[in-house]
Amino acid sequence: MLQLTKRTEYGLIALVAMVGHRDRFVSAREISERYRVPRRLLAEVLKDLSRATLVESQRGAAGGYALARSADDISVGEVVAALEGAPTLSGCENFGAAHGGECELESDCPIRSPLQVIREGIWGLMENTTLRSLVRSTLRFPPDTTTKPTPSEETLLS
Amino acid sequence: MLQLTKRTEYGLIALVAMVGHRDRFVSAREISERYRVPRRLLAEVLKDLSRATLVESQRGAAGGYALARSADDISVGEVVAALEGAPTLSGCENFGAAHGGECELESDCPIRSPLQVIREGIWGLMENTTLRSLVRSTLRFPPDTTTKPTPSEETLLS
DNA sequence: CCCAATTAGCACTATTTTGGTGCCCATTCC
DNA sequence: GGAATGGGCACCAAAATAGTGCTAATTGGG
Repeated sequence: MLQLTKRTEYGLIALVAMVGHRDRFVSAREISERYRVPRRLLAEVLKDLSRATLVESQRGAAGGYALARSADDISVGEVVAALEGAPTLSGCENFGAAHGGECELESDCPIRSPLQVIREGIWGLMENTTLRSLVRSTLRFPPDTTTKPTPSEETLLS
Repeated sequence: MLQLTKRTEYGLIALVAMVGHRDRFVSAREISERYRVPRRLLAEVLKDLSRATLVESQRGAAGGYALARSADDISVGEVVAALEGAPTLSGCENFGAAHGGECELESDCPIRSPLQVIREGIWGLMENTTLRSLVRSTLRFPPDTTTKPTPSEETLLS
């Protein structure tokens, strides 16, 4: 019901946690224990994020995940797209798809498109929200008083 | 997956249809036939809209539904809230609720709240989108060149 | 060189949400 | 009285979501 999934929630939690550890690889276990998230499910999510090249993975004993780019260059939209699939954004998606093919009832389209308008609005909002801005608002800092990373970011993962 | 439900889609279709018929009651049958929407389901939706006092209903032979207020005073947010329930917007909703009660892991809250931030953004967007603005964008009119209702609104429901 | 920790891949189950329907009653107009 | 309409309740089916099991492949450290 117009809600982000648990997968996305877990993904964002993990990503935010990584923001404070740009230097090293953070394991799924760490995150799952720290934030009480189902380990296996989190692992699935991280794999998806890895496939989407939002994070880099390192196997083996001291392995884990790390952000593939700066937190400023990762949008919430990308995360959502990677974890729940990009919302259908083409014209007449629902109707056209359901009736196999082109939009036969041209006069109906103008009524269906309101959904489109709203969806695009939501999508635009998420594309313009960066991972870093999430961290900032999370820590309840005033909007960008300084340009260097917030100090407390380093302590997010215990 | 962060998508409006069919219920909401149908509800918006119905409401938009009513915008062009402020004078009379539009029956569920009319709308369902005109826009190829499952009649019974549409009826459920309209009942919900009625309970939420977004539309007024009239029983009997010439009965139907009509907007309870001006299209300018009905927000998409209200419609969504009426049809899929208002998105949980309180602090720590997921976590707190799942573990029965107050947010015991205070240090986790800052991580969960990013979801909050996004959700509030989406919600704000929908609250600021009126039914009329939907009709306008739908009909592809330039933003408010004239203040009187668009002429074509009258022809929306055949 | 082996062991423990970790990611990768695949398949599968359970629960919840969503979409949709059936049936009967109450109201209203003709 | 009959036809058309909304109101209420229960119910079913399909899809999405949440979560788990198991088995490889990789890697660092003793």
